Amino acid sequence: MNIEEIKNKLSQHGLKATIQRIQVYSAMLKTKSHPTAEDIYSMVKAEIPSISLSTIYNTLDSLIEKNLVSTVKTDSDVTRYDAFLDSHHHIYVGGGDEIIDYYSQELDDLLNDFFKKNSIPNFEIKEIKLQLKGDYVNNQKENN
Amino acid sequence: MNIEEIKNKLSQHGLKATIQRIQVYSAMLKTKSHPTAEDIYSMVKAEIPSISLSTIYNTLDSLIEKNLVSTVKTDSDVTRYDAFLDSHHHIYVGGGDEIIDYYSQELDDLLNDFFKKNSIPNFEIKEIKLQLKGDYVNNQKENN
DNA sequence: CTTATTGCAAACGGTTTGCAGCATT
DNA sequence: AATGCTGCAAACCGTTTGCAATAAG
Repeated sequence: MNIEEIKNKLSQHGLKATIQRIQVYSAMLKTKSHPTAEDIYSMVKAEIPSISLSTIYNTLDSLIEKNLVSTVKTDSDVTRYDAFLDSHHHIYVGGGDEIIDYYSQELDDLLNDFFKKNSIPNFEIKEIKLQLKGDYVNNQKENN
Repeated sequence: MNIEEIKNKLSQHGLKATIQRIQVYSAMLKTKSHPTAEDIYSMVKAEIPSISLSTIYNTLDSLIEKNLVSTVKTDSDVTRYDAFLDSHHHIYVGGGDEIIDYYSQELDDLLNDFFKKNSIPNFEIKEIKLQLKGDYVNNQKENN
């Protein structure tokens, strides 16, 4: 998504297209992983050196309110953010903070099916999300 | 679980059976919901008025380390604790902090089956947990 | 008697807030 | 020109820590 498209997206959602918001959202879209506010801060600082951390938080809050971004809670106490809002699940690697997205239409179908057959009384399900916890095996990705 | 059993359980896990730990663990077992540290604090304070919040935190940390308790992350910034460690899923009600346990052997089988057939390369799954988000319908539970 | 645990008060760290100045529409 | 946004610094609040006094094994 280029700058012009980001501008439009922000306007469409009733947000003024300030440089700060454009850069924050742009940074969110650039990172495949799940950045913290600080991560975004350092990324955006390269473009707007004078930006402050609280603007990052304010901006992320606005984006969340407009459903352009969501939060992911980790086991540590930092909030991580996610700009990819299509249905996906999360793989939590090790005890740490690494989170990987997991997409599977087959799994989604399976789950939707299950809860269609086993609906919960007086409860309307809005989102079904899986958390997988585990570890790499075979020395894969162990030397970061 | 009575006091004597709790004492034994603590000892078995290499923890000195102090009154504080006994009361904290007892309080954890009493609450079906997912209490915060503050919740446990007020519960235990009824038994041990002099107990301090930091002891609650320290004690919960010990219990977590010995796998007698686990944490549940919510969308707000408070940590909630859970002393029921058998495989269950969580239903997040509304935007708030209410969390309900969901047990289903059939669902667990379905998921284990799925990931047996669709294993993730170089990754060993240790826990599969579902998060359902949604809301009550039919005026059920709306006046708390 | 030894070692671990408690409780206090102070520190910590991520996040939020109030507000004056400024940029966007 | 009017409104909403930014950036600063200070506040906030859940959680952690250092340490002297105390209790458990």
